[in-house]
Amino acid sequence: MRQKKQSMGCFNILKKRRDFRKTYAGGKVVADGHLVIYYKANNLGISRFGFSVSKKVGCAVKRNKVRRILKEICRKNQEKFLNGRDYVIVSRPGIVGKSYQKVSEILLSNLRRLG
RNA sequence: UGAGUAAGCUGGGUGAUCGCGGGUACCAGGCCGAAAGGUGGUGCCUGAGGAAAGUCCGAGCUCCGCAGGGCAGGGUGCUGGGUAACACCCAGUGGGGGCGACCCUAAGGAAAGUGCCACAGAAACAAACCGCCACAUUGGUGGCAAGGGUGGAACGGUGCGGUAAGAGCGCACCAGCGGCCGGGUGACCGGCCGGCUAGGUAAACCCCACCUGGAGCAAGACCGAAUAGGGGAGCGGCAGGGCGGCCCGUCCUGCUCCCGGGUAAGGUCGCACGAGAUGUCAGGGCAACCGGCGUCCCAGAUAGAUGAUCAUCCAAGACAGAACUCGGCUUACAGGUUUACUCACGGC
RNA sequence: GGCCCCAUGGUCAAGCGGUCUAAGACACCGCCCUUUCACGGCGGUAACCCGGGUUCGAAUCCCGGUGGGGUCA
Repeated sequence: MRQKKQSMGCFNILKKRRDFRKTYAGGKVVADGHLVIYYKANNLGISRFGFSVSKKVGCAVKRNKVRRILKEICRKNQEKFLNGRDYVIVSRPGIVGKSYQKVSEILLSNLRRLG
C-alpha cells in the first residue's frame, strides 16, 4: 500500500520507515470508521507523531486537507497526549470532507479510549 | 430584444491572531552525529495551477567508451511557412456539414505487387441466373448486356440517335483518365483537345517521401567512516562477455607499465536566470512568429511546506496541489467578464 | 515522481476483421436419477470497461478516457 507521510517542524515527528514499522508491529491500536491510531512507548521522554493518508482516501487535494487538519489538531492539543510515546495516525476514506471541529471531536474521543 | 458562432481574460476579496517551507541580515557560538554534515532566536522579503492532472508527443539536461554505418523496428503523411523541436501553431488547397457567422477533415500511392471482400448472388475483377435477338424447332448454335433479381458495392450516369437485339457504336452534358496551354513558390485552379473505362479496402501487408540509438533526476556527480579491491595507458587480436534486436565496428576480461581508487545504510549537490516574465515600437510579417529597447527575479520541498480561529462584503466560491525544467496536445471545470461577427423579429 | 502491463457471464478464462446469435470449466436455477444428500445426465439464466473514428461489417484495428496491477531509491 502506498502511504504518504509528513513531518512538521515545531514538534517531534516520525520520519523513518523503520519507526513506522516498529509502531505498527509493536504497538496498540484504537480505531473507528474515520481513523486508526497506533501508539507505542519509545523510551525518549517525548511524543512523536506520524501521519499516513493513503491514495484510497482521495485525490491529492483531499489528502492534503485531511493531513493538515490532523496536524493542526495534534499541534494544538499536544498536552492531551501522554509523553514518551510514538503515535501514527492513519486516515480512512470516511474522514474526507469533515470540518476541523468534526475531525477534532473524532480524534479526541479516540484519544480518551486509548487512555 | 432573442438565438447563435468565434477568440480572449478571470478563477473569491479585505483585515487580525496562532502555526509551517524557502531566502536574507543580525545575534548566539551551543546542541545532534563516527564523519560528511545538519540544527537555534529575532526582523524583513517570499511561498502552487490554468489545467500544477493524464503522461499522449516534442526538446533541454545526465549517464550508457564514441553516439558510428547497414538491416530490422517505430513514427509522421494535402501545400507553404513558424519554431530549439514536434504528431503543435499560422496561412492556404481539396472534400464534407450549416440559411449564415463558422465548424469538421490520419487528406500520399489501389495502372509496383500480394491479400481480403463473410451471407446473398450466375458473377466481387471474374462474368451470364431470369432475360432480349437471329437461325434452327423444342433438350441446339450464335449474338447481346437494355431490363429484372442479390448485395454495402455489379463493369461510367442521364437523354437522344442507332440496331435483328444491343453495346461509348455515335452525339450532347456530367463524372473519371491522359495530354497541352495559362495562373500560382506549391497543394491546386481555369481553358482546350484526345481516346473511351479504370470496383472497394493501405487506422490489411506493402510502396514512396521525411524523421528516428537507448534509458531516464529513483538520471547522474561528489563527501565521509568501515570492509576490501579498483582505475588509466600501451600491446594483442584466439576464446568469452558488454554496447536497445541482428550484422559490421568497437570496448572489457588477458599481458606490461603507471596511478591511487569502486560498492550498500548516511550526507551534499543536481535544484531553478530560463528557447524566462512583462511593457513598449503608428518595427517586419495576412498570421503563427521574429527583431530592437526598457524593466523585473517570480515556490524550490526531500516522509515532502498554504492550515486553524474571528470579523466583514458579494454573484456564496467549480475542477483541483509544484517534485529536474520548458513547448504543445488531451481531459476536468461553478460563476463572472471583454471583443468581433451571423440569423430572426421590431423601431428609427 | 518515472517506467511498464491488464480489462470478456458471479469466478477462471478462449478469441487475433465476417457461420460471434461469443467456446469451455467452476458456480447458480429447474428437471431426471436416488428413500434423501452427493456424484452423474438433460435444459436454462448470465459477459466483450466507457466514448468517438476507420470499414459494407469491430470484442478484435486507430484515438481519447476510466478502473485495477507491477516495477525502480
